[in-house]
Formats: sequence, C-alpha cells, structure tokens
Amino acid sequence: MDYKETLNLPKTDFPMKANLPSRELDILKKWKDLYKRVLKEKDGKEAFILHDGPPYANGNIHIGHALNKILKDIINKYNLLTGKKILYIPGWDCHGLPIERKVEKELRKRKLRKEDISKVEFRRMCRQYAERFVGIQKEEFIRLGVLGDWENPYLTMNPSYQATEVRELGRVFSRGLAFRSKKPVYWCIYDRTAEAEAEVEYAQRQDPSIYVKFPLVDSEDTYLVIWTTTPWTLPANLGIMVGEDYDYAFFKTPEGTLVVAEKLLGSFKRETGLEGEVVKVVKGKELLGLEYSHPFVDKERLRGHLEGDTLERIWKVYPSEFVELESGTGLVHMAPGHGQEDYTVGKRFGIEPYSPLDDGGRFVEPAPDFLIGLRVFEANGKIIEKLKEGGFLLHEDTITHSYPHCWRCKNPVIFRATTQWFIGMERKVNSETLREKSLKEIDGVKWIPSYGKNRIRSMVENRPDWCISRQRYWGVPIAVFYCKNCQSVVSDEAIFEHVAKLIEENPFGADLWFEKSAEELLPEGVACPKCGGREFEKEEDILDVWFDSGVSHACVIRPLGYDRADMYLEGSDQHRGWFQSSLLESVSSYGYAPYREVLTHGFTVDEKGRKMSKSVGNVVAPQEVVNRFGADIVRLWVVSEDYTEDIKLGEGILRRVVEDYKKIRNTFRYFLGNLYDFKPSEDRVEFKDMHHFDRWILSRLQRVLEQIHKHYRDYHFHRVNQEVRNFCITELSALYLDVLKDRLYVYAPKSWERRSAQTALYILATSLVTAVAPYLSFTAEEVWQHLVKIDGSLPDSVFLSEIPSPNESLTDEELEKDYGYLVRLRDEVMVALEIAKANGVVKHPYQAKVYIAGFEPVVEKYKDYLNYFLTVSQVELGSGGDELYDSEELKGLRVGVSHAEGKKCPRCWIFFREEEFSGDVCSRCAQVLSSR
RNA sequence: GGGCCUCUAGCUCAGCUGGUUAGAGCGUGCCCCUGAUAAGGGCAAGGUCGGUGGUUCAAGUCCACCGAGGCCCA
Repeated sequence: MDYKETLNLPKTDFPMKANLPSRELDILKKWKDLYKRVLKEKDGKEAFILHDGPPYANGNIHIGHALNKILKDIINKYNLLTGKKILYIPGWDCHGLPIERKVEKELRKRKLRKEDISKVEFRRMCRQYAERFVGIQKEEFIRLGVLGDWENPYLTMNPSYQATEVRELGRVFSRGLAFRSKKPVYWCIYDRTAEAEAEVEYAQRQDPSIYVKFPLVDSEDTYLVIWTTTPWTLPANLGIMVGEDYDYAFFKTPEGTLVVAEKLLGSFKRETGLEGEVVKVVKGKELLGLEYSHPFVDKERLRGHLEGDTLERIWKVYPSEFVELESGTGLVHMAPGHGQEDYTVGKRFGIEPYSPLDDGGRFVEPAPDFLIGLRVFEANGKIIEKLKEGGFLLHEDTITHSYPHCWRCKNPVIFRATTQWFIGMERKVNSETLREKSLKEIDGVKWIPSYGKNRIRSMVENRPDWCISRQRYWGVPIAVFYCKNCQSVVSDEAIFEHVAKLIEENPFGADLWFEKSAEELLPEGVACPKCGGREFEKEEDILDVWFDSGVSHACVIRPLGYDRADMYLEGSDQHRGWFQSSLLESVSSYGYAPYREVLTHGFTVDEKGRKMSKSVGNVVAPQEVVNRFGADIVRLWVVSEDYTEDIKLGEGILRRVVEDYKKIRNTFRYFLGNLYDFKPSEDRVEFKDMHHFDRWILSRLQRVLEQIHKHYRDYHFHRVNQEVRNFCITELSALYLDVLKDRLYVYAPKSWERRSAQTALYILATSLVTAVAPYLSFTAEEVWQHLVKIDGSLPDSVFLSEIPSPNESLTDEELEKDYGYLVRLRDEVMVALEIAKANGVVKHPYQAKVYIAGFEPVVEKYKDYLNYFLTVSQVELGSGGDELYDSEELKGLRVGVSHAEGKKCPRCWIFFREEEFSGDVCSRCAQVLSSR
C-alpha cells in the first residue's frame, strides 16, 4: 500500500516559480485605486508626510530614481502598516535648461532658432516635452510598485503651482530678502544672451599672452607683475590677488624691481628674457593692502560708476585661495565683473563687479576713450599697444588654449557682470540673518545619517547670496515691475497676489506673463510709490529652477493643511540642491525649516564600486531588471545593502538577490501549503494550549518582530531584511519547519498536534507577510491573496492590514531559555550524526538511535519530544552508542550514535521495534489510519 | 586642490564607550533526502579587519599619513 496518500502533504496553488514580470502586472491592476482606498481607511489617523523631491521631467528613470522612490515607498508603507495615514504626492520638476535645449534642438531641425518664434510658442513646446516625460516616468514608478497619489501629482509647471510660487516670491520680497546686484555670467556678445554653465562648449582658441607691470604707489620703481590672456579685461581691473602663504621675490631688473612668485621666477625669466637679481623674498601676506596705480585707467573717471564704497578699495593687493603657482606670476589680475573667482574675492572685500560693456560686448562709458565702441576681442590689440606706449608691457606672446564658446553660434563667450536678483544670506529674517536663522533651523532637524548635518551646515555657512534670476524662457517669471520714469522696482505683495491670481486662472499658467503687457498684468490704477509714474515695464527674467522646487513645501504640503513635512528623502547631492533651496526659501518665507527629518542615500555604483557610466558600459537599467526578474527583485536589492553608502549593483549581485528572493518565497509557499485545510476561526488552538515547540517559535517570532520594528524605525532596512532572512533560514527552514513535518504530515488532519502547528504557521505567515510588505510588496500581496482564501475575515489587501507589534502574551521566556539549550544540543547531535554517517553507522538521521549523556537538567522536561526535535528515531538519555562524540561546545556532553532498533514504519519513516508495530505500520500511524 | 563619507571572509552585512581563539546569511566544497523536489537538510573550508607608522599593558575599534572609491565644490 502507498501510505503517501494517507499523509497530509502540503497542497497549494501558490507557485514556486514566481514569474514576477507578468504576475506583478496583475497585482498592479488590483492596486489601481489602492492609494484612495488606503486614504479613506486611515481617515482621522495621524498623518505621515514624506514630501517627494521632484525628479526632472526628462528621459526615462534610471536606477538611482528607482532606489530613491523605493526607499520612500518603504518608509511610507511601514508607516501605513503601523496605522498611520500616509500623504504622498509625487512631483516633477518641469522647467529649466535641459528641456529648453531639447526643444531648441527640435527647432534647429526645422532650421529655426528660439528667437524666431514667440516665447509663448516656445514655452508650449517645452510644456509638451515635459508632459511627455512626466507620463513616461510616472508609468515607470508605478511599475516599481510605488504607492502614492499618481492621479494628482504636482508639476512645477502647473498653473496652481506657479501661482503659489509667485506668492512665495512675494513673501520673500515683502520681507526684504530680495535685491538686485551685479554678477558675472557667461555671455555671448553675438547672440546677446546669457548662457548657463552647461551651455558653453570648450574649444581651442588663440589669444594674446602678456605680462604687465603695475607700479606700486609707495615704492620707488617697484612693480607688481601679472599675466593675462584677456587684455580686454584690464580696463575692468580692480585689484591684484596673491596667495597669502606663497613666497614672492623682489626681482631687480632693468625694468625696475618686479614682484613675482619665487616659484615662478624661473619660467618668468625664460619667457620674458629678463635678467636681474632677487633682492628680497616676502610672504604673500606681507603684500596685502599695497596700493598700485592702473597703467591706463583714471580713477576719477570711475567715480559714480562703481557701487557702494568700491572706489575706496580698488587697486590694492588682496588674498585669494584661488591663486595657483602653475603658470603666470603668482599675482592675479582681478576683474570682478569678468571672472567668477574675481567676483567671489571681490564680494568678500566689498568690491562690486564692474564691467564697462554693452550687450554686444562693446566698450562704453566710463571705459577709456580709446576703447569706446570697440568690441572686446578687437580691443586686445589697442590695449597692448597702450601698455607698450606707457612702458608697462614686459612681454607679449600668443597662446593656444581651451576657451568657452557659445554652443549655438560657436563664437567665444565672455564673462560679464549683469544685473541679477538675489536672496541675501545676510539679510534679516526677523532679528537674525537668513544665514544665522537657517543654521539654527538645521540644528533642529534630524539628519539621517547624522553627518548630513555637518555637510549642509558647512555649505550654508559658506555659500554666497542666492542668485534666483535666469535669462531664459522656460520658467516662472520674477513678477516684478519697473517704473518707466524712475526705474524703481514695484514689488508690492498685493501685486504679486494679483499676478498669481491671473496665472492660476490661466490654463497655461505663467505663459500669460509673456504675452501680456505690464499694464495688463498690473492691477488697475497702480502708481509708482516713488515718483507716482503710471507707466511700467515687466521683468523678463525667470526664476532659478531651484527656486521652483524650493517652494514645493508651500505648494504641496500647506494645501494639505500641514505646515511642514515629516521627511525629505533624496540622494546626498541634494545637500547642495533641494534640501538647501527648500530650507532657504522656507526660512525666508515662514521662518522655519520645511522638514522635520531629512534622510539621504548614496549613489548606485557597479559591482566594483565604480560609478555607472554609459561609456564604461556598466549601467544597469531598472526597466531591464524589472523585465527580467520583476520589480520585487529591484526592491529586495534596495533593502539588501546599506543605502547610506554607495550601493552596488551588477549581475552577480542580482543573482544573489534572486536567490534570497527564492528562499523567502519558498518559506511562504510552505506556510500556505500546510494551511490548505485550516480555518482560523474554527481550528485555532489557544496559545496556552499549544505544543511547547509551537509556543517557542511564536515566542521567537515576537523577538524578531521587535527587531524588525526597531530597524524600520531606525531606517535600517538592510537589517530588517537580514533579520527576516536569517529567521526564515536558520530558525524556520532548518529547524522549526523541518521538525514540524512529522506533526503536520503524520497526525490526523484535525488532531491537536497538527492544529497547534497550523495555528503557529498561520500566525507566522500573517506576521511575516506584513513585515515584508513594505519592500517585497508584490509578493506580499500575492501571498496575502492566498491567505484571504484561508481566512475570509482578512482585509482584501495586505496594505489594509498592519504589522503586528510584539505581543507579550505570545512570549515565554522560560521556554526560550530551555530551547536555547536544546538548539545547541541539537547542533552537537548533528555533528555526531555526521561522524556516524561518515563511518557508515547510519545514512539518514531516521536510521539513528542517539544516546545523550552529560546534559543539563532541562532535557528531562522535553524527553518525550526529543527524538522528533532531533529528527532521529530513538533517543536514550544516558551513555551508550557505537559512535561516540564528546562535545567541545557543551562541555561534559557526550553523544552516542547507533543504528536505530527495529524497522522503519513505511508511513512515518520512523524506526520502531516489532512490538511497537500494529500490522504494517507503527501503532501511532495505525491509530491515525483507523480514525479516518 | 578643498569639504563630507566609505574601505571587516568570494558577496551583502554585524562587531556599543579599545581587552578572551573577529560573527551571521549567502555563495563554494563534500554528504544526505526524494513526502516543501528547477525544493529541503547536514557538515566543512574561507578574513588578522585597505596600507604604513604611532598612542596603549592591550586596537578591527583611538591618532597621523598614504592608497582606492563615492557625492559636492573648485
């Protein structure tokens, strides 16, 4: 007879092979309205708001996006599964340069430039482009299983968003934090337009290379020597920079005593052919403050053309960390209107940028007369001539070097001071400066990991004023007006509100700023508060995209009725980006940080720890992983590594993640396979009445749950995963479930032995499936659907359930202590069995009889269950056995192994003596069979 | 070049305030089972803690320098 048919073997239609790529699609259908349902379900519950940082609406998502959104999803779902209401509104960053450039490329295919069409037309094209990629990325995020309000995402190009942004700008203005000032930007003198850093292209170019001497005012025949390749910037020279710690030589020559960095003296002599002797050497520090005179600029001519006290400070020696001793003279000509570093150093010492050029790059007043009207590159020769005449030119040559060029017209660009709008770091927010208040707010925020605080702190401490204006088309306007009569700025909060309303009501939002005149945009009857003028011009500049996303707290969180988000979560690059722009904007506008916690993650790198790049060919696309293995594999990858560091990904790692996945999946499959005839409402065994082994595993489960909750709360997801995985492997699969087979399979279906075990399995299954749901979302839902069939009282999605808290009434400390010893004992018996196996005493544990001596007293308590626990046929307490093994782990313990007595029961496979048989099978089996 | 961070078995991670033979899971090797079966079980072998030099009675664990790598600046 085939006794296999009489056993309760596992039965389930939960497949071993996951086939996630297609199965997940079905689950997604089930989740279609899940966010809405969950919101309704948790109505009135405490809210958790993770505010989504908007990805840029360009291209498909890459693995970094996937990592970011999945981490957010895990945190959201953990909060959801512990009883909170989650408010998660995904967003996109839609304005800005990259889209403008894509659209310009499209235009060029049609032989058009952006100047050839209206701004509004151009903006429509940009909007369409952004819409397209919002759609694509949205589908990709949904496919990853990310739960959120995908039907109502926030887009920075939405009219309502733009309107709120304009209102926020109004708040910043009305608090006196915004101002206009000059700042050098890349400028194409042929296209007459500013260019972003990302727009310039570097190309080889030939330029003059000259050494110029500047006479010191208080020293006889002594000169500071500079080297430059842009003679045309000399009219805008306002200072000379040195390195404080460098050594400078006073070099006596026929040209006078020349000050040159000692280290560069050799190359200087070689290039200029000058000979002489070094009369002294001083540190750069000692040169600071020395005054020189300009070779061809008259100071009086500048009066009235320089901002603030700049005139008092010009033509002196200043320290700079930017001076290098690679080339030149170690003294650097400083023109704050024409150089980034010059500008930075100038600002530090109260020297405002100065640039006597028009938009076409021609010199204008108060440049020297001999230059007026000349274009910068034409002026080079005249300037050199002038220097030569005055005897200031030490050497002239040409150089071929890499120089920035316009990406459109391919001509060289210049760096030129232009008027920009700023938010001032030193402006006051109430009684403190924006910088001080922001630093204070940083202290009040929880940064995860903690070093994030230092990182953003040092950035806020050192950052310059925030330049918020851009000379571009695709963005939100800086909605201010200028009086045509007196040029003063009209930026009343009521006017911002008026414009915001217009934007809000327009289907194309801020487009109307560019189609309407100032008069149409202003409320009726506005007069200039200074001169009473009634004619105005509107500002044409738009806002920095960092301002767009920096106001998202006001556009997204406030309308929900909350004053700040619980958490921001982005890559560590956002310390400089979004975390900072949001902080500065929020502090400017409301006086406090927009977030309570900020969590940052690292970047994805390849298996060797190198950054992913197309040229290296080590890029892993999330879409590919999803199609090959499924989204749950991506999600499991996210929790398998510590995201605070670089997180590695490659074929080998994917293979391992897939292995881990199979183990967990099979554990669930085993639960389900053994619950096919279990109805919790009828068959459940009370904890106190359960088998001690079942009580033990449930008690262990409580400890595991405790750890899982702790690690989730600490955002240590890889530890959650390790906890779950180790529990599944070491305690469940290798021990509990293995030992349990006898009771599940052999006993009568409705027997206490089996029902007690099933009760434990049921609790394990429902606990673990919810615990794992935040990351293995698809699989958890799939398991859950099978559990619903077993227990109709369960909600119909795992996300409408909760992760159980550790339950004190399901713990038994004494039992855990007892089993602590029994498990160690079992390990030792396994070693003994392995030896017996090697020596041919037994092949399989069921063929063994085990003798145990030198054990601790607890063993007596569990004597009757011991053979099942050890998965052997017979156990005798006391000395004996053919193969002896003395434990090293448990000193005093001696394990003996012999071949089991009697014969194997064909039904339960355990060995019994003849007298223990009843017919063909053992008496235990006989009893089960007769009760059928 | 500067700021922040990382570097423990083949892989992913534990190792608190310095102190017995550095742990886990996976993978690998060998073996068992064929009643979780493209599953399950057992045993075993693998690190001297990126390198060097210090502090200390004692360092993976503190300090310095170097190297490799990441993010952000320049």
